Amino acid sequence: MENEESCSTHGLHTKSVENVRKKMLDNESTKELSMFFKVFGDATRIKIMYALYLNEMCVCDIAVALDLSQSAVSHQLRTLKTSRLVKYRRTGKVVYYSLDDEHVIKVLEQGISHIKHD
Amino acid sequence: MENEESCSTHGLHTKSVENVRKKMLDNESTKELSMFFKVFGDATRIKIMYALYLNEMCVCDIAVALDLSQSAVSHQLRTLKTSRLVKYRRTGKVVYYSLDDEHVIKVLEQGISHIKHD
DNA sequence: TGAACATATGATTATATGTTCATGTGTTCA
DNA sequence: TGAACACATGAACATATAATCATATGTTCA
Repeated sequence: MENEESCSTHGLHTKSVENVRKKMLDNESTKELSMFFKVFGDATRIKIMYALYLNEMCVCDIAVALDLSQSAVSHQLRTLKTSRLVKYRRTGKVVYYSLDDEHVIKVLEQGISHIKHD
Repeated sequence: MENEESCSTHGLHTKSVENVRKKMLDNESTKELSMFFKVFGDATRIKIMYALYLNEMCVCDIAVALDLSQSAVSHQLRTLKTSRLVKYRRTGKVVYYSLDDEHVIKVLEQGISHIKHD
């Protein structure tokens, strides 16, 4: 009787295990979600995103304001663009970047609240 | 006149650059924030966190429900614990994990909304 | 106390990722 | 048209990180 609930076979708590198995995210969503958050997981990208949280900015402004190389900024913006964390518009030679949507802003804000222990 | 605003020296848009320089996150916060998000940036940890979003669970239940090795789960829980994304309580041999705070839950929810294009 | 069990951890290895350097692309304007 | 400029990208290298295997720790109960 007890052994039907042994850890190595069905887990200790059948209810929880079944519930998770039923409601779990599919692999596709899991991957997308982790990719989405992974992009937030770098100090340089956080700086860039926070700058864009303050203002829409062009590549060169970001580089100058944050004291980063143009190349590094451009590479990171590519990552941010690919994951749809930022959007951009072009005006002549200049490309202006900004945060893509409200979710990105909210995630940033929640993160800040978390580290502030609010 | 124009050259005072050359890209390589002061950036194209002085206002934005100054604004960012004034309001930018300090290095400490930037690092903490990126560390916090980095933890979300792995498919295994997302699965674990989503499972904990559904139920409080012990290590073995997580491993069984998600078909992961006990070792892998334990290693990841350590990471999650260190960054204060999950909390735990012990009852005898069994350690129950759950998401640490409301911010963690909100971040997860915002991420899901983002990938669903809500 | 010692066997059984749930969980934690150290070492290793394979892979992923960020930066730099060099160069390419696309736009403006004289 | 071609020089100047803003931005993008490819290759290479150094570092970080996740999974596995083996083993350790801590708790329960007979």
